[in-house]
Amino acid sequence: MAFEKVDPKVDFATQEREVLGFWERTKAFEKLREINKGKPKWSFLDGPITANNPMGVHHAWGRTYKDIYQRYHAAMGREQRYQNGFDCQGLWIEVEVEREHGFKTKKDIEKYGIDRFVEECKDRARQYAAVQTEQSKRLGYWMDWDNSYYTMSDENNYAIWAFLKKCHEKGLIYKGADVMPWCPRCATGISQMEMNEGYREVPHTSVFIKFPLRERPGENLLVWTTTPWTLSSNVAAAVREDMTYVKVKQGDAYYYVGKANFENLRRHPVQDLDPSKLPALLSIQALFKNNGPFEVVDEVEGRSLVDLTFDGPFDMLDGAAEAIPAHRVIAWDEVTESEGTGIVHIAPGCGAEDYQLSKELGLPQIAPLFEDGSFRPEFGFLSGKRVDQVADEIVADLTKRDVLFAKEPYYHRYPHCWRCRDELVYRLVDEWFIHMNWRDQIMESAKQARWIPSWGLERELDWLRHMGDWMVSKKRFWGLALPIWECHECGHFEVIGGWEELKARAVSGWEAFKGHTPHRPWVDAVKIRCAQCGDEGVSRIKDVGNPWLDASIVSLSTMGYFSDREYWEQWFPADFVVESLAGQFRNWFYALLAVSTMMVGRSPFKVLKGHGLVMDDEGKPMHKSEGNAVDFDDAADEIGVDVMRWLYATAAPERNLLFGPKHCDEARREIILPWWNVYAFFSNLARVDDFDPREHAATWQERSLLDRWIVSDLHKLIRVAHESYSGFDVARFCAEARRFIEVLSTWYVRRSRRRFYGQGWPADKRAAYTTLYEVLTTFNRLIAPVVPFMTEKIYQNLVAGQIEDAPSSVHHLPFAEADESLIDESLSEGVAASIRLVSLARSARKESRLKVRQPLAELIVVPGSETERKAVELFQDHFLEELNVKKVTLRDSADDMVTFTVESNMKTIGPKFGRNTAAAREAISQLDGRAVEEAFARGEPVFITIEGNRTPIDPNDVTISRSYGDDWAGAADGKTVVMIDRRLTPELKNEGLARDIVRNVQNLRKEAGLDIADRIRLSLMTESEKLKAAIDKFSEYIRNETLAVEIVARPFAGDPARTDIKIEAETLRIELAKA
RNA sequence: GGGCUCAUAGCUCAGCUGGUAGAGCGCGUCGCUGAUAACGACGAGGUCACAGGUUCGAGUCCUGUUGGGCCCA
Repeated sequence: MAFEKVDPKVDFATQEREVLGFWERTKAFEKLREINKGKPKWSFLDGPITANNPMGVHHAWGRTYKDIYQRYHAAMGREQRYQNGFDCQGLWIEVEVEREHGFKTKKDIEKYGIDRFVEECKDRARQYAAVQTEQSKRLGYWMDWDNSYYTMSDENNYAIWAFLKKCHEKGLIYKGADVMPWCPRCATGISQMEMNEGYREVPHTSVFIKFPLRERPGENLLVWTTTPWTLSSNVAAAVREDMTYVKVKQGDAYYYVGKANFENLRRHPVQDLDPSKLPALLSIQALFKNNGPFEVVDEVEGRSLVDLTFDGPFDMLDGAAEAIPAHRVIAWDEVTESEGTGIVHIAPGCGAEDYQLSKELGLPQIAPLFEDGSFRPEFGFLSGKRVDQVADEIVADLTKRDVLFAKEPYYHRYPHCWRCRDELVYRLVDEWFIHMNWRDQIMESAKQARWIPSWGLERELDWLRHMGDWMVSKKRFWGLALPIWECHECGHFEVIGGWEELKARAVSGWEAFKGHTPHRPWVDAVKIRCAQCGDEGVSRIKDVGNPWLDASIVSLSTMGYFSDREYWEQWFPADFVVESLAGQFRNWFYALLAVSTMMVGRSPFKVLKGHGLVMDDEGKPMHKSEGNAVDFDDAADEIGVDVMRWLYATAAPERNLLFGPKHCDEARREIILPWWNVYAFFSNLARVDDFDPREHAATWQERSLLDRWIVSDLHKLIRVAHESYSGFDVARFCAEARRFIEVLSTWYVRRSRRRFYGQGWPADKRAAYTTLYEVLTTFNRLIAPVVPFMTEKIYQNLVAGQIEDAPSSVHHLPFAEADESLIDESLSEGVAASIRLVSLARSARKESRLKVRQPLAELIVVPGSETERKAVELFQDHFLEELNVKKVTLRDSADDMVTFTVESNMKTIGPKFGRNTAAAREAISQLDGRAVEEAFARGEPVFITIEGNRTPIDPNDVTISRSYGDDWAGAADGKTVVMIDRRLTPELKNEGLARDIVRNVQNLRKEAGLDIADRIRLSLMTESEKLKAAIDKFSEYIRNETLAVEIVARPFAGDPARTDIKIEAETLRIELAKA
């Protein structure tokens, strides 16, 4: 069958869609699985993608790696699971569903119905799982899409139950109280994991408050806070014992303030905002000044204030009653001189550190807020009001009661809910935890795996060493139903390990639950009997699970640990996982390791590879909210996914990657276009010539050196491909592949072009065709895992369309194996040398301003090595053609034409001369190069004298190089010299002119729209004697090159193609017409 | 405040175990010309963030500083 005509200007995105259709029609993926069925297994474990929104381009990075390595191992004949995962449960989905309904609070959801709400969450997860599936297919990601796992599945949820039960059996599950960041809108605690994402710099009303000391009437502590609402729950005030405090008199009152704090210039602690654009902060000293005259009357140590008692700012509120007897000054090392007044207000129910302190010192803990952030009824005028709306009222109240000393807007970094953007507060709550005193075991598991990059392990261990207990509860609706049943009568709790167990334990509610997924609200209907007190109404706690639990279990749940242990053993541990580095050390990597360690005592993966973040053009992180995130579909249509995949594959994995039009275009130009060009060149010629890969095959003996060379380089590349794919370093292969394309295009094809043009099938033409065909089809196979679309297209044309029994897809082929017998290092070096020499000679031409079109008489090469000498001998015609010279001469020396310079080889000079190296180098540079070289040639050493010591140097110590002038243009590189005869004879001159004329005629042919094979009548008209002579002398040459049946010097009748040109200031009119 | 990581040409990045700094893009000049909206050559452009140290010799090793990124507190 004929080769297709290939358009060099192809629309890659459209073509990719065609290929997708082809894969679909031919069930290409299913066939691949069939091919590898029963073969040795290679196990990849997918980290689930959050099924909550369409993919952005940043999702495509990891997915490209996943696909590339799976494709490689498929080509290596490994059976795989190809299971994609979707992360479905959690607050982020709830937030989107809430937004659709316009819900503001949890109460809205309860009113709407938890069941309906949860069903809609499920629907949303399914909906976006479907969207992401389609997008992933568009990316060319070959997965068993009908078999994706969903973390919301019953199987997955019950698997986590089993894990939690096992933890409980070891006594690791506990209910703890803690003060934690809390989002009043979402009415849920925010884990440390989620906190970092929500910091923003905002102003708060900060206040300076007087705490009157009971023992010292008229004297006050001056305290400062940025969260006035927490004053309602004040219990104590902290000072640092070793700090100095000043006692300031103003009017009749005295105030204690840290001395340094008193004097310090203060500024807003902001990073992103420009401090110069914010309202200036006054020093505390200046604040005093504003209030009138003042005087520092004393200095005291902090320890002298400890144990004094004081009146709290809101002692009149019922809710604060418990604190009244407790108000006293305590010592605390965390008090600083750099912030605040040096006296810190302590509210254990409203701050994490305060809470720790209260546990140590036995202070009361006052928790003033409900879940929704409103004040409890016992807080007087604050009751029922939202915490974020009371600052002004509190200030007014404090002012009225003369407790306020000063207030100011204060900008600082403050945590916000990472989803809804509301400000967080700190709130005392009950949560459920897994005790993590078994972290050493997890660390052992982590060490079993290979981490890429290698510092990943240290990073993970660091997290494991320092992490706190794992808070697994969340007071929300959509998520894993924590299988904890807690007895309200006696406080006993139990963890249920699965569906069967729950059924056995149920004393009521089973009918209502039966047939539903183990989610709220259905599972909450089930009551069990308390094993301790016998109460029959024991309910599940209302909390749902931390979403990282959901993804943590997948090395077990998705691979059949609970359902088919034999199958599981074949696939566990995974050979490979790959995810984004950012965040996963404490999220998925951690959770995966922890669960696997608990359940089976080892790491669930053998190799973990991490990659960086995708940034925008300017290096800024992509965020949907910033508007700089790039939609996957748009990018795929715009640039094509092969380009995107190449960009991702070549990037240094552990660094952040910049994504933008410029970088995409670069990726396109560096490989996609050159590769397509070479392919198009071949295919279009093969089509015209009716090339048949079998019929016109050339034997190895018939191949030219150039053919053998490119085949040798190809097999070297195959070697690299195996190393880098199997070592999970595809970027290294891509770099080599790119280099290969470059030499293939700029040397092999360029040098071989004419071999393809002749008529018939002489041996050399067959050799050229056969070789290029082999190279194209093999290389195509090597890069197919990276750019699966264009390689498929090429394969269909070059192989499947030509060879009867060929596999139907390029992705069904086994990976190429390097044939070591075809690798000829010396030949590879030889061609590399000739490329280098030609380049050197070009630079000589360039310096003399002798363009390549102008033929020259002679090229002299003084080879710098045996390789170069052989290269000149073997590839003489390349030198003649590439450089347009009449002959190439090898010489042993051009000494008679050159001057010498001597340079030191520091690698040997250094050890030899030690601290005198610099002097030696200077001395060596002064040597007479020619004399040195002659001495070495005779086998004699050369001496230099440093500080009176005469030291021999030998040939290894120096590099001798040359330079020159006059009739020759030369260039040198190390020992290598090339020289070009710059003298132009009239003959050469005429030939140069003739070539100029030919070139212009060819241009005109093209402009006139003539076919390559069209014959023409040609008219060349000029007044110039020079041009006339050249035309006359080279008329045959001109006729042959331009396919002219005749050359005349008069105008044609009619409407011929015509142009007027200038060659070396002489004018020429060209006319031509089809013969 | 602590850990990890990065800092090399205008831009994006290579530089393995220390031995006189490289590529691609961009820019400039020139060239090639039926692979042609492609391609090649040449050129300009760098105190390798800064400061110390080790060494005959540091982009490379060590310490510190500054500034990015990620994470922890």
